[in-house]
Amino acid sequence: MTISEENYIKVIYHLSLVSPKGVNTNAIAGMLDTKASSVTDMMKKLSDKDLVSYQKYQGVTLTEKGFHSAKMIVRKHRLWEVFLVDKLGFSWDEVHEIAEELEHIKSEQLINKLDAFLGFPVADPHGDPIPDAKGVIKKIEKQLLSEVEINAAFHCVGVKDSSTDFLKYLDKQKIALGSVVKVIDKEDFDDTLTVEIDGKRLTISNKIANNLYVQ
Amino acid sequence: MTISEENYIKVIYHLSLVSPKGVNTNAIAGMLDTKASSVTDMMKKLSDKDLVSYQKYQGVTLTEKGFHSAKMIVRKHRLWEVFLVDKLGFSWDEVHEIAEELEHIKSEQLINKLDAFLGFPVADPHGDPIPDAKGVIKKIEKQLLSEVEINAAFHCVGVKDSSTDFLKYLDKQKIALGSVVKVIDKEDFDDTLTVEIDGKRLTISNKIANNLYVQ
DNA sequence: TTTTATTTTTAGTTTTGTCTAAATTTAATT
DNA sequence: AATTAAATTTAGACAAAACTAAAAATAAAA
Ligand SMILES: [Mn+2]
Ligand SMILES: [Mn+2]
Ligand SMILES: [Mn+2]
Ligand SMILES: [Mn+2]
Repeated sequence: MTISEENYIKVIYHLSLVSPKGVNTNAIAGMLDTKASSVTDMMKKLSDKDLVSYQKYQGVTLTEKGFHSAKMIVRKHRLWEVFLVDKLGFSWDEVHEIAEELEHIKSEQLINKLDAFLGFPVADPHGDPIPDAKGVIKKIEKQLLSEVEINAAFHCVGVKDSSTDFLKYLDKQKIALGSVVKVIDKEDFDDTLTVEIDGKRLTISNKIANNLYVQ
Repeated sequence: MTISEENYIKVIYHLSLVSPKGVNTNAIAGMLDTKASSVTDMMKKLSDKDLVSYQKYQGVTLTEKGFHSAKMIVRKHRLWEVFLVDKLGFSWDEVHEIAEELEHIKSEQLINKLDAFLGFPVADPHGDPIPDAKGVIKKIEKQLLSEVEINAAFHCVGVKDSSTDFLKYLDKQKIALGSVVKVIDKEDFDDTLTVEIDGKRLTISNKIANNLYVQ
């Protein structure tokens, strides 16, 4: 697979978690910042390689083969992110772009040795699960902070939005994976939350609570 | 720079250490396993970008800019090789191919953090020097074992040929960087050497001695 | 159920990096 | 110095991956 083909397969994988019946051409184009016509061309190529099943106008789904390839790319992406944060000292908002390149390095032996070197982590720095060498993903139990009952204690286990802006906001508020959160109060009008994070009171918007996973 | 351009620049760098007056089109084609006509095309492109100076039929040399780029690619290649051997436990004959891909990862911050993580190594697993962040190469004093006086003690510091075959041969003979070598006798007829390596007697051909650096 | 809007595909180009075959230049031999 | 050989460059073609503009199919609205 070329780097371009891998990027398409990975995007289809992510989109198909939300639309399992078939991923739209425009959705793929949007994610890859390319044009719909380019996507159509690539779908034909991936279909010829038996990585996706594709019928004109009907959207696209991954084949078994494509699904497995996708998980291997995601595995590489997330393991490299762990490496960058845990070993090289990058912060969690800096690693995505670099992992976007590293995920395309070919050697399977490399990624398995990296996995061992990192101690077989189950999640990346953003709390997303890391497929094992066979492609098995250990599901992480989690809820959005916005959907959690009041006055129970949770801890942060992941982010839904991993944009730099959101991650920097969390850094500023000293919210990290592992932080203990308790919802003290919820404003009826706009769902603004009053929370206690690691013992400190904080007011956060619904948009924030909607992008933070807790357990 | 594209990956292809980087591969050309690196090859020109290596060849120009041997032919500083100008690197031949065919030599480049041979190293990259491509055709002379492709090389000519690329030389025009690199010349337009001011990475090489090129005049038809006269061979090619790196500009200051090209020279610096080349050293940064070599730096990345060799640092990744150190990582693969020291941290992931690859053997020295397995790393070249993987480093060939890793050397093209873009981030400068990544490579400087990797350098620090590895403890600022001065040489790669094959004894080749690693340019620092500014491109400065600390020259490693070394001689070929074939050119060394009899009965003096040296230690191995590098290999000239780093092909799998040669490295595997050295592994088999338990010769590694750091091993102590003394030439006991040299056969006049074919320059075969009798050596003592880490205390053990061994007979080695001139071809071997010609590819092993000692200090 | 027409009509309109949106989505998707097709057709035709472009750029990058490669190739083959032919032409040209330089180097080596008679 | 003329001829032959080798190295290099040009010309023209191709595949991959993108694009624009136009056509076709599907979905939404009237
Ligand atoms: Mn990528
Ligand atoms: Mn991540
Ligand atoms: Mn390379
Ligand atoms: Mn090396």
